[in-house]
Amino acid sequence: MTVPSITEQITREQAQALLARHGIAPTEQRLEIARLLFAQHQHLSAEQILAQLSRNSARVSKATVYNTLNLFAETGLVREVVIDSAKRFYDSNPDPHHHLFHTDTGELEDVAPAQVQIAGLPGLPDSREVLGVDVVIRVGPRHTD
Amino acid sequence: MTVPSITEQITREQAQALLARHGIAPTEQRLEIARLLFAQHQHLSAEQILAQLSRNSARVSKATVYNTLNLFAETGLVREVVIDSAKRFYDSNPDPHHHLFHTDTGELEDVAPAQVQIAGLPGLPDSREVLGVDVVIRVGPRHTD
DNA sequence: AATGGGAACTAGACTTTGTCTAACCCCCTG
DNA sequence: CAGGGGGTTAGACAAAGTCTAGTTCCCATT
Repeated sequence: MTVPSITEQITREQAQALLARHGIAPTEQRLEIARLLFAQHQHLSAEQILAQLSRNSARVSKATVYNTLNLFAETGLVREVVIDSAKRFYDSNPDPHHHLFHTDTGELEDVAPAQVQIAGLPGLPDSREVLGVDVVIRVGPRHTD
Repeated sequence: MTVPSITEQITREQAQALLARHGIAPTEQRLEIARLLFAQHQHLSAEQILAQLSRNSARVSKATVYNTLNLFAETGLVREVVIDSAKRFYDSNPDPHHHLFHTDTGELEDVAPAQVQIAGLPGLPDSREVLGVDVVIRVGPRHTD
């Protein structure tokens, strides 16, 4: 179920283009983190990224991983997903979509937005805007009440 | 905007009835926590509850607050709301509803479910069921791009 | 070539939220 | 009155994330 460690990589140039599109200066560490995250559409935690990078013997500190993920999230390069109040995940799927969370396994699945529709939003003052709508569908093993 | 400290209380008997309905043994501490939470529809964190209780000079330990909130959430007496991955909130509004989160102030508002509609859910194997659908609408001050 | 400044990185200390553990208390039952 | 179990407690602990002070690197200016 877990992804084999032979993840298809994106090139440095592709990573650089992604950062450039979001106005992010392309440093060594940011490129490494971007290449890892965007190797495929996935949901990774800071911890996982840190572990994977040191496994790849890339030199990156914890602080930089956190700083970089926050930077990526602020600029909209990745999406921060809050599911489990103990950990943040970063989603490299740029398309609008929702999430299906398996409470027993901790797995997180993307759900096409067409399957879930938000019919209307409450009125807001002009001074405020909707930053995002997060839909999380929690599923688990069926209860045999 | 913050609620005055003169919160209307519910009686011990009402609290006791709530616990009984969910099969929870009515101890002193659980009753106090329930009376606080159900004084009105609101979203409180463990920290806030602990602070308010000690302000009321009720004797409750941190461990008991956490244990009790987990117990309440497991039995469905309150709803755990995950918004801010740094803190859990417990929602005493028993009716199905969604949430509006103000990213700047940290305020959390209820949204009537009629305003948001879930059109369809992805197919699931018979062995699994949907435990809940959480919709969080994040709003903040309008960007002047 | 030397100087100065700014952005980014690092290690490690620190903070915060929540969990765990061991002892204790209280009530009920036999 | 002994034993047992559920509940509570204080405080130690764990995990995730933030902060700080110092360093490095690059680049522009002299």
